[in-house]
Amino acid sequence: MTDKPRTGLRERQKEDRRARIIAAARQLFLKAGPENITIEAIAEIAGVSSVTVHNYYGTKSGVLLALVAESDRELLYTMRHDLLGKSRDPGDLLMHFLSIVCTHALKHLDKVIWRQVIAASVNGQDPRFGKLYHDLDRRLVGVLVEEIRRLQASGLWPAESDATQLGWALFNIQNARFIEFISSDHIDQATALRHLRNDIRALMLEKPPLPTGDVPTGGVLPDRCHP
Amino acid sequence: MTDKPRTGLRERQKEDRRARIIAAARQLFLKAGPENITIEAIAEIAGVSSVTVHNYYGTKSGVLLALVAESDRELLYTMRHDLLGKSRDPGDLLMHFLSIVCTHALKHLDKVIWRQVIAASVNGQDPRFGKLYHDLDRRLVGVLVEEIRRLQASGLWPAESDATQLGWALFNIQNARFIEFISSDHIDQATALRHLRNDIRALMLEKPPLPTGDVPTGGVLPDRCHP
DNA sequence: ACAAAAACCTTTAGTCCACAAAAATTTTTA
DNA sequence: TAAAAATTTTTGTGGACTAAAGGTTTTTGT
Repeated sequence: MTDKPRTGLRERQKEDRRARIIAAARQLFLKAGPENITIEAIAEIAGVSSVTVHNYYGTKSGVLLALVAESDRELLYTMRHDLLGKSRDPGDLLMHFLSIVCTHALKHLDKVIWRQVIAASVNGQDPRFGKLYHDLDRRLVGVLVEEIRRLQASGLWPAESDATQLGWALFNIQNARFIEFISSDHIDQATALRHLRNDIRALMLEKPPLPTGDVPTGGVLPDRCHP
Repeated sequence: MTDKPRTGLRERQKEDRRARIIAAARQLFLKAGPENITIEAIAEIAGVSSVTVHNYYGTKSGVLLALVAESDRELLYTMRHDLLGKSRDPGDLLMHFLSIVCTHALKHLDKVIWRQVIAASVNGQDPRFGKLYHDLDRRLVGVLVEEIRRLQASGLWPAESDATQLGWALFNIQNARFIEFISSDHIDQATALRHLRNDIRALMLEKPPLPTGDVPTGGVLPDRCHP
């Protein structure tokens, strides 16, 4: 009894089908209107049966998630590249972060589709979804944390803060505004960023609270703007 | 031609059906397992056709949303009552807030159902959902803002902060942890609260930064705990 | 190399949600 | 009380999803 062949014909066929299904899905989700986006249509283009699509990806949202997962690499690369050392404080950092996320999101899919993605990520019928999404979150937070550490190393932010904790907190704040951005057709990127800036000002994340012996200048007046 | 009767037989019948549908839905969502929860089943108990359920509430999630909306009053009442003047700072306030929200949520529906609710609120096939949910949010934030003003009036928090902005920012931070709580079966209320406390510490919302002439004591060490 | 075994895709059939249009019923109105 | 209006039910269609049966191809053991 030999080992299971990791690269047998069967494995390659599966990988092929996976790829074909994703390619077909991308073609439909991007080009075609929402009318033609049926499991059936995807299956036909991919040259498999609709049941196979289900077996591979669970649900229609599952196919979508896989599509999103593919663009993760790109987002992560962009994030690492564009976020590097450009910020003076966590507030600044977060503004850049949200800006990149929004731009990236709309570059690949439109809001209507993103709503389904987010809904699927919380609804989690298939546990794979939640996990996939959470993994991306973790890596994104990792980038934030690195930058926070950089700020701390430069003396721009108090070293007592736990960078990891702050990274998650900041990420959540930003994510709330991203979801708001996605949830409504009326909210454009500039508005989302304005809302985030208000959050930052209200939480006093803009001017670094100096580690000791000094007092942050109060009275940063937030814009009059909120839902 | 007389005025449209605001209380004609027709109106009363509609109200009756609405009530019967909601009652039937509650019965099924609470008692029965998820298997029996079909539009058909709800319609049968309510004594109407399944199409009527659709006409009244749009989708299955719509019925669910209506159910949630009903418990809003209670949550708001509890919130106003239990939050009143018990907090020493915004961090404290937010911990109480999340605690009340989590308790209230599980008292009425289980996590699986809540996931659908949240998914529907962002997915927004029916625009009513988003609006309903957002209205509740606004009123909840209102409660937060009142309490923040109270803190400011008592000199426990700098008066320069814009209470409304801070209210929304705090609400979003808390909401992220609530969604985390709902999204996973493994996270209990205590864990969610612990995560929120870490957020609060990282953001330095615990000790009020004194308005002027004093320095916040640094070095509040956050727990070692995060996803 | 070959036959048995295992893997796995497709077909088939069925449930349910969602939606639309026609048909039937009941309240309103004149 | 009969016509008109409103609203429900009936009927029918499409698509997501699931389960089971059937068939084909790769693997495996000799």
